[in-house]
Amino acid sequence: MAQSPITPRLADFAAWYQDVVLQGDLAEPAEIVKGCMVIKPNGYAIWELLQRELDNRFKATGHKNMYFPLLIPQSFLKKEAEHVEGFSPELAVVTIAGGKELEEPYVIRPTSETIIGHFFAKWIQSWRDLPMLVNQWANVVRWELRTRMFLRTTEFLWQEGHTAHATHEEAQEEVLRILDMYAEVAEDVMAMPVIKGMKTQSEKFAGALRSYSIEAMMQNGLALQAGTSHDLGQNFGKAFDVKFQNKEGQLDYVWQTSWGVSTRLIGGLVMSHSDDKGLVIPPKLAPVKSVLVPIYRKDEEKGAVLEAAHRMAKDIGAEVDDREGQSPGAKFFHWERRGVPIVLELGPRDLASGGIVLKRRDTGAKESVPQSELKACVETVLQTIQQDLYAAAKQRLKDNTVVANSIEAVELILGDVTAEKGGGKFVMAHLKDDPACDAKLKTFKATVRCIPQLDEYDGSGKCLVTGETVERRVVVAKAY
RNA sequence: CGGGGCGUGGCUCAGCCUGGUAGAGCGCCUGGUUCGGGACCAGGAGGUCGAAGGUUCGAAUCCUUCCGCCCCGACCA
Repeated sequence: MAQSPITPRLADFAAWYQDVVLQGDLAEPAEIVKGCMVIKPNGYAIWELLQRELDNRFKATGHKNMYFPLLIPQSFLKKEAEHVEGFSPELAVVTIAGGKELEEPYVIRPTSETIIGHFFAKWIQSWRDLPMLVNQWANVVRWELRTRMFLRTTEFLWQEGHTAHATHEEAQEEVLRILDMYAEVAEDVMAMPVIKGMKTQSEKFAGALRSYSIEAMMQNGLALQAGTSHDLGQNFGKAFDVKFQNKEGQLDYVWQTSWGVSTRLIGGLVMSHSDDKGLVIPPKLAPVKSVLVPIYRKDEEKGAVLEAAHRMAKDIGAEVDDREGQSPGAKFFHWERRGVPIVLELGPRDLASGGIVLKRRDTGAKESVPQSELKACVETVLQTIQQDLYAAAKQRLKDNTVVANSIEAVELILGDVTAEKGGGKFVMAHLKDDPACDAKLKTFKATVRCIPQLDEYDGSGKCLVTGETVERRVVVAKAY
């Protein structure tokens, strides 16, 4: 009996995560390039499915895809004071090109607000040019000190939406529309429940007026910021001189938004559903939804089994694992680690009985179903898996959300939590949106994840740090 | 940047202390027997031991310098 190549979650959650990503064949560290990874077919296929889900929604709401240069003149970053301060430490800069020192270095984009601001200024003159709704699928580079596959890599893939509007109200609507869209994809497609809310002033995007995010809870109780949507106000409009003439004939700066989700979502997906046996992928994002493993002993059986296997697999769109020289057992483990939602087993026994064995990846439950009902069965089970994964994640979020009424209580709950040991919670506490509060939490490495849009608790109360009355409880947690 | 670990066939590692013909398991190739939860037998291919310099008759092993990667913290989607 071979030993599992996957560290159990309870032993070391961070090691488990790495093992699952590697064994699930999602990605591997590039090694030759610091902090970067190679996304492998099984991982990239998930990204493509996510892209499709998101892209369809962007287009349905009037956004158009564009592509902007990877390299940005260094001076652009400096035009917005907060922005340059926020991003400077993590910039990769190109100083030599074509064998010559550049007069002005280029930065490799960490995000594209600045270069897009430049072009918006060129393209926008009138209120008739607004709203301008742009999205870009791209790679970005942020020289992070600490990287983890998918969750934080030096280079990562994402989409960044950039829009310009005539009024602040319109921009705010856009910001929240996108936030809702992100939450819908997270919950309905990824089966990953999220909390929608606003970031505190200390946690907001560098250069934004306000930032909103969706926050998910991983199995170790740590929070993962799964998507952000920023109300940029007129900050970038002013920095890049993006002016338009309104209906009254007056000049005004545009109101901008930006928003993004990244390949980090795949990390969230892994840490939401997978188990000690490996990857578990919700059916809507599974590159392979079902695999049929044929079983036979003798050559006489082989022909009949393979014929039936291919016929049935074709009918339901399953892949047949007819690799020679691998025992069925080895194949079961193979697909289990890769998170395929349904594995079907078909052997002489089934041919005789007219049944076929269907195994669910999430629960491990095995049942024999009549071959004639296979198609309907697979459909139903896939839907059930999708729902059950969401329900389980939702329940876990609920079970691990607690209320605290003093800063000591918050520290007691979160103080010892680490990504490795787990035990994290979402702590609902009354805290003012004040840098002093963020700083206080930082002493034990916790952060305000967001100020929830929806108050599911007891309304207003006194801030645990300043004593001032605040409207509602905020989500405090340790985060990735 | 601080702490820790590691660079030896594709992968995981042993060998280094005490210098003397480069090893194991897994994987891979060939043939055969197997096949309802990680099969077995036989044969085979595959390595300038991270790099440079030094000590030595002789270096994977000792010395010096450098490079890289991973993990843990501070920074962050």
